[in-house]
Amino acid sequence: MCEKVKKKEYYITTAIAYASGKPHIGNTYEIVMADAIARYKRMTGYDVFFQTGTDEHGQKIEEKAQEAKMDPQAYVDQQTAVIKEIWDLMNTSYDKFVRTTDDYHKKQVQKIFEKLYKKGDIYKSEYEGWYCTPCESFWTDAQIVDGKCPDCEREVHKAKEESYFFKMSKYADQLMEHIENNPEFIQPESRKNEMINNFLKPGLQDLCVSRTSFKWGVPVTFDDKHVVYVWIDALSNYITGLGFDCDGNHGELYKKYWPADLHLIGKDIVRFHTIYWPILLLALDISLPKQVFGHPWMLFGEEKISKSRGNVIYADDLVKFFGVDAIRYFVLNEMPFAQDGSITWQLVIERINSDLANIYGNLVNRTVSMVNKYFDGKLTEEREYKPIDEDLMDFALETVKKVDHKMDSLRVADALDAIFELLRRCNKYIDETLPWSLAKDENKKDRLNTVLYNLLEGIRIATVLVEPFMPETARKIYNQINTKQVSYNSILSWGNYEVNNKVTDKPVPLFARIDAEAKLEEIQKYLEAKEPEKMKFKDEITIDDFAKIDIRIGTILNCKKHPKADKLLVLKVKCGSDERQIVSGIAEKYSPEQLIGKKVAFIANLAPIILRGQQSRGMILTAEDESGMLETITVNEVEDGAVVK
RNA sequence: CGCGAGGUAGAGCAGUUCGGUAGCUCGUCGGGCUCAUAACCCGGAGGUCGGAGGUUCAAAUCCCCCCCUCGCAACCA
Repeated sequence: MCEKVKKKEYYITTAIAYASGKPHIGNTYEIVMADAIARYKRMTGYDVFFQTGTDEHGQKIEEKAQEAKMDPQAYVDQQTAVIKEIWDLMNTSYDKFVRTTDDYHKKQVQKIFEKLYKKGDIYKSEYEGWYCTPCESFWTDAQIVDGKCPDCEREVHKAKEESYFFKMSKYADQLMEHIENNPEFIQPESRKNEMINNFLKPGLQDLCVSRTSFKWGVPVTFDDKHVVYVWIDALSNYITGLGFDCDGNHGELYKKYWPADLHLIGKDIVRFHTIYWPILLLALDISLPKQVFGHPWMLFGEEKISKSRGNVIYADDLVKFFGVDAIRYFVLNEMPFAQDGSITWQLVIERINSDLANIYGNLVNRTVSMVNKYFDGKLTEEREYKPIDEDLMDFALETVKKVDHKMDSLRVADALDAIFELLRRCNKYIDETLPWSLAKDENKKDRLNTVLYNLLEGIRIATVLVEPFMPETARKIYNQINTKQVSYNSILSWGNYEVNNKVTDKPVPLFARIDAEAKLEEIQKYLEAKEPEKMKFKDEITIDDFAKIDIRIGTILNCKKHPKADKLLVLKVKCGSDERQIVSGIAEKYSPEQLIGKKVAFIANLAPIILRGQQSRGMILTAEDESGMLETITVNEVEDGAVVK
């Protein structure tokens, strides 16, 4: 690093977490990665601002709060506390935690909305479609039959459900140009191609930016039926959190840190951050963030982590068993740049044992032990260098450069790998120099002193590099080897470890080796002991409510795949003298042949609908359990037409 | 023909930009060492680089076709 007059700013954000449940390890990975980058940038001399937060509005939260019989604000207060607790548990060093329910944020969102409305970029329109008054339903051009409602066959008229829309297309060319001129803007590159081919090239639809169907959101100031829908609300946290002011009286932080250097987000929301968000900024005449990185996902083994699959792993459980730094190390190391990573309890143990315990912890332990054993914990100034030492020194200094290069391109896992190569090199150096045999010869005392110094220095350099990834571990090692030389500058050259410092006389192993079998058993017991979630049922209904549903038995006469949708099957169902077509989303579980001739339960009086061009009159009843196993409800003896009650 | 990613040793991955002895980690087998946490270091075995064809003196790498897996989009009345 060259000498700097003024520190360069670096603004990094994570996506804000949706405050509707406890984040699992996959969600937690993002903030840990952001934290590692933020800490690294701080160490290398940047003036860093690191922001995270929660998205607290929307229908789902409104519903969940209702389910819990809580006021939505009280509900999100509680959820946000849970999220914050995990972020803090992971030792993440964010500077600001924004909540979309913050007064300042809400006020700015309203102003932004107003400004765009006045500018003409947001306009009120109605959901284009046909409305059937008796059915209270909207139909598209393709759905209506001969200008009539496909449901009741009565007249329909032009739709009137109002909504505010954002003119996306107006800025599409400008955005496209920006993407092309800034190849680093969307990372990794595969995501960029996806955006261009799937969304920009086919042409952007105007985006619906308000809702009337729920209340828990930022109200539109000039039209109180509407609340601002997620995009404008959530995305603008990146500027409101810094004190952006729509009228131009920006806070100091905003003036200093915007535009963001990096939005770190999951690959599932790349579209919102690389299309909607930049366009929103263009419309507001604000400069665009420099880079958006859509990171891959953490999978459980080979599957997506999800509650319904029952394979959720939470950060706090992992930390309970392995400690914060081990988990930080695991997620950062195991997640490749552009491909999904994988986590299992077994894998975590393997990584900890082979990398943290064997290579790193043991290296520190054996080195400190030797310094104690041969020099009473304190090295001297006498030196005797050999050519073999050069190699270690070069390697260490090269590693510093390599890590910097990798971090610059956000290759966090590769950076960690490089550090561990240095640690391996140190272990090898011990075998090359054989300190214990030097110790047997009084004449080789100086040589031995030099060898151990080199080892401590190698460890010190590696540990300074490790600090952004495992802050606690680094601190412990600084204590063990008793050094104050922990700045980044101190590792740009060899030999800054303080000679006369006494290392600890009781080196405690940094990472204990784990007995995999015993540990897995312990974990298994713990997970089983965790209370299973209480069964939740929907609100009580009366027998009259139930009587409205006409459930019948029907014989499947014929069944084929839906020509234009791979998850759907099109069935011909006979129910007494009635014969009808029903579309069902069970193509992933049943092949058409399996169903023909079966007698299944279905809802006979459900309003008809067109699904991808095929009419469906009714719904086949199925049962699905948590693992995703799905079966139709089938009878054998009863004739079709039979009533189910 | 929707878009995209991937298929390399038992497992997980790098190498493909710009063709030239196929590499890393874990596991496994053998050896070395005794400072250390049964840790560390060295070596061996194990791969027709998804398949067929083409270009070339030479293909994991370039071109064409095909197969398989995953993600996104559409879709679950």
